[in-house]
Amino acid sequence: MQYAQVLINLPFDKKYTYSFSTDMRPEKGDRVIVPFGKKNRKGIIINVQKELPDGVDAEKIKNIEKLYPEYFRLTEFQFEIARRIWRYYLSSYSQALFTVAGAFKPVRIKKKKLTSNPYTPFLLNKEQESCVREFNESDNNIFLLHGVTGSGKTEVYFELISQVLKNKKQILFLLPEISLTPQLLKRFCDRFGEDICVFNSSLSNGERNYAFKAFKDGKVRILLGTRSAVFLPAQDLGLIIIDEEHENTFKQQDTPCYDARMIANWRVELEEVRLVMGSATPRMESFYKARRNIIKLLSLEKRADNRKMPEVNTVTMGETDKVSKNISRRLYNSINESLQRREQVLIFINRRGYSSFVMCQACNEVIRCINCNISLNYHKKLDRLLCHYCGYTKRLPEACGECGEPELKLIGSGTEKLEDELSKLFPEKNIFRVDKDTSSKKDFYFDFFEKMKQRKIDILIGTQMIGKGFDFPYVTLSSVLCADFILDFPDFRSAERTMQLLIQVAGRSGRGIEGKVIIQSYAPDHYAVESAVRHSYQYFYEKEIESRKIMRFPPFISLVRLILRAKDKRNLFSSSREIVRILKESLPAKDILGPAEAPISYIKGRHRFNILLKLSSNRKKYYKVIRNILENNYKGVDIKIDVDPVDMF
DNA sequence: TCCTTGGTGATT
DNA sequence: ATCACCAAGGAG
Ligand SMILES: [Zn+2]
Ligand SMILES: [Zn+2]
Repeated sequence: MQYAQVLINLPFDKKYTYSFSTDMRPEKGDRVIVPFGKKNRKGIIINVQKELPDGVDAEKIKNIEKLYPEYFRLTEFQFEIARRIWRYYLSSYSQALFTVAGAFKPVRIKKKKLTSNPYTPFLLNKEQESCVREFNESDNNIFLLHGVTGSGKTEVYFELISQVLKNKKQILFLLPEISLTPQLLKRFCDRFGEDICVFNSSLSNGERNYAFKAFKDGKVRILLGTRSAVFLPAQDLGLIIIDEEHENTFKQQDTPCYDARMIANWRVELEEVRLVMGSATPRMESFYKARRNIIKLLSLEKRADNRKMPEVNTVTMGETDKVSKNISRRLYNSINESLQRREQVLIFINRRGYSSFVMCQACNEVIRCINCNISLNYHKKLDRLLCHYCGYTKRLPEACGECGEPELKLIGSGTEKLEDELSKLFPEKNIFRVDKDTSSKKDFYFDFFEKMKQRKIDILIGTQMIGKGFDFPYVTLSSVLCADFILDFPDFRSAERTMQLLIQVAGRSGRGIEGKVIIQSYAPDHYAVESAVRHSYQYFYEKEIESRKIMRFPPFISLVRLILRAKDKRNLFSSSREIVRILKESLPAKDILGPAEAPISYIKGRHRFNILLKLSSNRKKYYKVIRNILENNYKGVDIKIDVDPVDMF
């Protein structure tokens, strides 16, 4: 008789023992479906043995229900990555292992068809060439490619990729969002033919399985994927590229809160791989490492093809003349100029929906979500109020719930409101909106790119997603309507995030034809705004790094955030105090921040508290205390651990 | 008395 | 995580 010890995807690490039918040959690393409690669950075999393990009742043992095909068997490499996640990100080992293994269903593989129109590659310019040369000559295996927007980072990537292909090795290319895939995939196919595969959550189960197997077997040499693709095993990996490395989407928000950029670093240690991270606005952490030669800096300081950087102007809101609620006279005139030349305009606004809150005219009461401590947003298209944190929705009430006043004001503008404003100002122009509400439709991005390319869109408005690395040559004006909104966030990275947004949005303008940028701001003198005006990332970096040093924030220390959640606020408060008391017993008080109410103190019916730990040295000491706390049981309180958090919400 | 709610324990 | 079980407490 043989027994398989199986881990189930649970927040604790207990091995369960199963038997199996004689025609099955399961081995360590095999993925299985097993009966567990009332229903079947996914499992991973961590051991197969002849003896029944101690303390297991032979009567209770059930048979493995289903064995995944052999190509899904986890490799030693995958086990090692899981071990590192478990240790570094403080999750359970089984959560780490399941994260590395990925979500697959044992269905028939299905190949996705691709088409390509091959062309002769362009010659690199001097700067691009010297990046490639420095890459080849460096002893370092990790690189930061810092290139201004429009400097042709992709051309450098392509040259590095073609070198790796000549050596018959594989390439893993990560990008922050699915929405960037279609545009880039086309460029990849045209350059490298059909030796390429996509891996992200838009694939069907069969297509995912094909991509997994093909890359693992070395049948496909280039893989283009999002965050979770960083775990894909390869036959012979030569290069990992992380494009737009500053994007927070590389960090997973639920347990284990891993960072794909960290996993890629680990792969450099484990495999014979080099890593290139590219951005016009790198994370402070990355640039700091580059400055200290821990990683090698490659720079592109000019736009490709002698194209000029767009001229950036600021408009001081509150002092300036406006043509409508969100549009200054200056911006209006510039939009007109671009449109008269039949060019395109791109406008960024931070919120979706119509208005961000509804306030009573008489008593100033704001309508809030019943599950969250946050105002409800009004969506005109739905004609309903909507919570952006939990999805709660209700009709706009006839009158104020507090005082009965029938007049309610809509305050704070979103994409829908801006769409309204612009269609009144430019009634005969085509205005197109991109946000979470419009982009959920299938093939949305495909249609959107086609329309942009064929200039069927005159004014493009959108949230975060329009600032992310798109290349639209006819955009000659880009604008941020309110540059300051992030600056008010209670987060030490708010200035960095503002700088990144402004430089990225500015970077969408003037990529084909000379263009300009207008930033509307209440604080145009802030160094984050100033850095965008000067097109100088370094200007920002020098100022920000000083403040990080003085304030003891990354990159000078590491952070671990404990997020405590509970239904009962009193209980949460006393548990938080108790946890901080335990922390203070073995850690210096200056390294413990909190407990503090989270910026959004109540989400989905749970109150939230944050405790922030600053780890300067001796990581082990801190981890030991945290592990101890996780082993205690604070009833009714859920503790989530976020190592190297990218936000504080 | 019936029914909802919260805490506890087990899952192989 | 998920589910069953049991005890407690409130409405009828
Ligand atoms: Zn009122
Ligand atoms: Zn809500």
